[in-house]
Amino acid sequence: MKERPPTRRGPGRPREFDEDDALEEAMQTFWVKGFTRTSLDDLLCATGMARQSLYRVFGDKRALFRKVLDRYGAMHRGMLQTLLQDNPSPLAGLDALVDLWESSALEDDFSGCLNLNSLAEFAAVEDDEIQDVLHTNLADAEGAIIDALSRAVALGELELRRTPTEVAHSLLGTAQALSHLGRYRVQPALIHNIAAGARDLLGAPR
Amino acid sequence: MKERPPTRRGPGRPREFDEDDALEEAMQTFWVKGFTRTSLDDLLCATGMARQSLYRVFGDKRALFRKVLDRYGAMHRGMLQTLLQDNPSPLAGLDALVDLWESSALEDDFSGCLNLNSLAEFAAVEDDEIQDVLHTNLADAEGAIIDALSRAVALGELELRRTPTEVAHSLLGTAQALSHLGRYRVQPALIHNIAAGARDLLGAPR
DNA sequence: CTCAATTGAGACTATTTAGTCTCAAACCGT
DNA sequence: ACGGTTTGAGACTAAATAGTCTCAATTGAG
Repeated sequence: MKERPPTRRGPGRPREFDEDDALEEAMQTFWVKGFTRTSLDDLLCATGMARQSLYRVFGDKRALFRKVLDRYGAMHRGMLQTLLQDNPSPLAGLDALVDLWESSALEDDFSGCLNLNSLAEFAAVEDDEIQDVLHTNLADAEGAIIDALSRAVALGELELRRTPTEVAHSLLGTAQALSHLGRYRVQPALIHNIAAGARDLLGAPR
Repeated sequence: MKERPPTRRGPGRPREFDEDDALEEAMQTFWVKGFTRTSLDDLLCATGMARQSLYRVFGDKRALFRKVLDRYGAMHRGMLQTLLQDNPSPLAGLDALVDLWESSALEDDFSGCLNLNSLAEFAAVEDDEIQDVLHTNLADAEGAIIDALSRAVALGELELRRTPTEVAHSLLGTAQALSHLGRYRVQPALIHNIAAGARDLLGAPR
């Protein structure tokens, strides 16, 4: 065994990219085009990185995508945390969440939820690790919504005809529908009426 | 201009495939794997056709896919016609439709709705013709559901708190969610609870 | 039987694309 | 200034894949 200078930080040429910025740009690209339709050239162009640097820093395309999914998951969890967990009124948070879903889905450049997009893209692909990440992220969102519904009920903000889990599942279905239909650029009325259905679940006419 | 024997049916070697069977097999393949992930070799294998024959009969891959979408659309319209239009009780038809959505989404080998799958796959692709077909098929389904809801109301089978169009949109959202979530193999409870939400719209507790 | 017409089999081409390799450029501690 | 180290630029490779071309096989008409 040759003795190797253990983890010695050498000097070396300075990077011309920021790792975090690059990851953000990669995420945006995957978000808009999906995994398969994003080529390495797309990623190099978006991140401004050299080919070799991308492979050195992030590994191959799939590994980069995996990191992007983690980043998106963290971002999304943060959003739910702010809206639901940190909100003194969980019901107001849930309302705001539905509003966010609707308004996002109505935006002209809406690209859907990256996690749901990816579930669709990888549904027919054998890749347990990626699918685990995607399903875990989905379960996290489910948990956050169940929790918020439960607290809203406990606080007397909301009366439910079904259990929090059952209602949360309907809300998740709404999110799924809005994410995809918004991405398909369907008529805005369709988006709006689906969101209205979700508001009904939250005791809309009050 | 040379005079060409106009449309003369020559003798020629007989085909070793049935055009309709081949289209059906192509549809099944696209259905399971999606457009992009279905290779020409997949199609040749599934249809049993020779390469040249496929190009002669169906044109290129995209043209074949276009024909498959037409076939699927016709099949789906037929299903809705049988369930909703031809049903003396439009409400019973709508209930059966939701049941069908749920039970399909729970099947082990469920592949989703080809039309919705394709909308997802082509959302970020510039192809107005394909997208037109997909959106038209979606609008057909919307129309059939609105119509059934209206007739159910007119027959006094159903009382709605929103207009038929609004409720139909919520049902379409449910279909979208069940199609995709079923394809992702989520927990059956999620499928079930989303379907239950749809039944609520149809005046479930009766 | 012979010939024109059509199909089937498979070789072939061109393009895209993920991933590797080579080497010069840029840096820092000595 | 020198040498070790890391990065950047781009050539290169290998594989997949859509689409074309060639030619033999198979048929019915005359």
